[in-house]
Amino acid sequence: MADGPQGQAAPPTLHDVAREAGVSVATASRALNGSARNVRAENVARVRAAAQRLGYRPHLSAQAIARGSTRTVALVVRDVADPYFSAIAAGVIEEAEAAGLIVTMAVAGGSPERELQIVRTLRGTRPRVVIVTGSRIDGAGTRDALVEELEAYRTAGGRAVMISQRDLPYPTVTIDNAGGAAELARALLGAGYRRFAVLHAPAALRTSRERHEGFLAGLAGSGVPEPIAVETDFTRDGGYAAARRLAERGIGDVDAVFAVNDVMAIGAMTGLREAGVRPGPDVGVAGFDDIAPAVDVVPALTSVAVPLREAGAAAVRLALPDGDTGCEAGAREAGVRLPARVILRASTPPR
Amino acid sequence: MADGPQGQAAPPTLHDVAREAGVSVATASRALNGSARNVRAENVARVRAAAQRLGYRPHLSAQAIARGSTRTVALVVRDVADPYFSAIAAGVIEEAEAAGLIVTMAVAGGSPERELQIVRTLRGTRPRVVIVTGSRIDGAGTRDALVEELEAYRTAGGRAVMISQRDLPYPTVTIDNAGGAAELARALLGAGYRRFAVLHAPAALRTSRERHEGFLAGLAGSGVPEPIAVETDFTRDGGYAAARRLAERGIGDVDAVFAVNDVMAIGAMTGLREAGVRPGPDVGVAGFDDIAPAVDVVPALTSVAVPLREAGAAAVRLALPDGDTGCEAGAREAGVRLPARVILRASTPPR
DNA sequence: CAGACTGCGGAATACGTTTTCCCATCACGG
DNA sequence: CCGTGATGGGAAAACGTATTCCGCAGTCTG
Repeated sequence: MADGPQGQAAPPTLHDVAREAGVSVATASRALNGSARNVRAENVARVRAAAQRLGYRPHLSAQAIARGSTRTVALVVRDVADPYFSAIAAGVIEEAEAAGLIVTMAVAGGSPERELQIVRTLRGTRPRVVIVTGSRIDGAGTRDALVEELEAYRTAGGRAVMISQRDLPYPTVTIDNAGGAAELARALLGAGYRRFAVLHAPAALRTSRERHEGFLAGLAGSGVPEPIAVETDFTRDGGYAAARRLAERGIGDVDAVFAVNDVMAIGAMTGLREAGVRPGPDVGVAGFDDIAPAVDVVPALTSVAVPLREAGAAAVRLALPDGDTGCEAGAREAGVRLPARVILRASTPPR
Repeated sequence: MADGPQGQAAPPTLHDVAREAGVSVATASRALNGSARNVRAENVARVRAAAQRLGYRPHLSAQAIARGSTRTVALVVRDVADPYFSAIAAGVIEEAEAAGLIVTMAVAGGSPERELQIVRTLRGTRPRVVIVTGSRIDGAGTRDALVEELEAYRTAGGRAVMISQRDLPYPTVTIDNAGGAAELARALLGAGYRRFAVLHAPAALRTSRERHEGFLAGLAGSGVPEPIAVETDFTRDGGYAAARRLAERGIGDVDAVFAVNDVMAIGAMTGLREAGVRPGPDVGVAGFDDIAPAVDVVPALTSVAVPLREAGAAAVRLALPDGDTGCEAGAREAGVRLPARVILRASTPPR
């Protein structure tokens, strides 16, 4: 109270607490985080009271260095603002907090170099687990450097787990992109669609490729003509532009458009509409991910629901020791594969 | 290479690097992070090479405790999966990374108790700045405890900044909710609308209240009848339900519906449609936030654009010392207020 | 050419914890 | 009454880094 507004009072340390309680630091430490050693009940109470009075919070960095391990999980995503990643992040954070872990988050922005650099600096925080998510671009030269970095990290006792990056030698939680897309293809065939266009991103983007190939696989043997493939960006604007191009070229020979993600599909719907083609009645439209706005778009968008939040949670379960959370022993190294579920809506009426 | 797959090799420390380079730890430290002291160029090179060879990363916790300060910013949000918060988070992360800071993120889930508890444990990480965002529920009893916690944090040399929580004694970046809503009201009047309904959340939710009141203020003096107020949840489903209720009650006496955020507005649009009322032609619909899907919904949603990403970035600029990033001196304590801009779209055609 | 000063390397200390090790006290059995 | 073990407290070392302080060599000044 006596010091000015800028009073740079150092936060109380364990020494302060010990002095206030009239015991040694060792006892104070033992009292506060119940070690193997016993402390007399009276002293425990005194220390607790002193800590409370002083507003003491243990210095987590100091604990980390004394204990030799932290309680943080590091999460690398491509873009937090993207609903795909933010849903995953939500799952990670929820599960981590349940296990008493703090999560630090960094965004790689789609650049493999940036991703590598981030994993590098993150290693300095000695996290208990690092989760890297986002389908990495295939063939980028940084792959080996990334593996090397993660390997150094792992030999130091850390756990690395991937989300939807199956090609790295770590436990991975994957979404069944191919299976979901195949199922969607069959569902559309069942609804009477025959002539398809696929809006996809460059094949180097693994997620896009898997969904594209899965869709083709689902069509296989049905005798329908080869779908028209339109390559574009993995974004809303990419879908929009691709749809415009498709419409300009003439869309009379297509029944339904499958975009490899929902934001593309939604962009495509407005692209089609602006070109005078009615999504739904004129051509069916389907997406992938089942993001929240899918139900509110008109017509409501047929999509493939992907348990993103669950994927995030599963990743931290994979990383934690078996005891901490339920997790089948075998899965620890193999990883887990989450199913995707098709949801038919008004954008693909039966025909 | 000789050790098994589980080789728990401790990560190299600065001692290892120093030994490898044939210098003392002091020199190694100075060489790696260029202190005030000079080191002979040859030694710098030797140390750098050794660090590179060993794959050394400084132990950030150790640095933190030696230096007495960290390079992390702690961000508290209500829900990462919510596009509102994830956009803010994106801005925070971007700006923080530009300044070489690592951000740790925690979600409070809308519960003031949880928020308090989170700020508590976060304080243990001794972040350089803590940013808490999300309009806190007014009158929750934890307010004082939160201020006390943040105060303890600040006297320890930390910076606390708020996003859109104007009632706490810290620099705050606010969105001009009231002004934006008032401007929207005037724009709708200009487009010929006269009889309004407002879909809002409980008044304890500050953001909702500000937008609601701002809208009424914008209407003031125009002579239009008092808008019908419908209280509901601050979510998509809340908007949907409120719209259904409104339609059941008979909607003949309303021209336009203003929902205090976009997800509510979008939910309301499908609610209206399902009740046989066409959004746009039959009744105008407007939201607030201008989230991404607003353009792709049909009809495209009139909204008030809010610079969320910028708000996040501004928050970290507010927190950092004046030199680090451009930031007017006066703003440091006062905080900044970001304008909101109305965007008229097809959901409110002139009438 | 003597003395002061500069430049730079290293030993030692500090940071805030946890943990190991030692010691005092006490209860108990012989 | 003495030895023995159990119990719990405290001193000190450890964790990995930054930094202060000291000392040595070399350079400049008068």
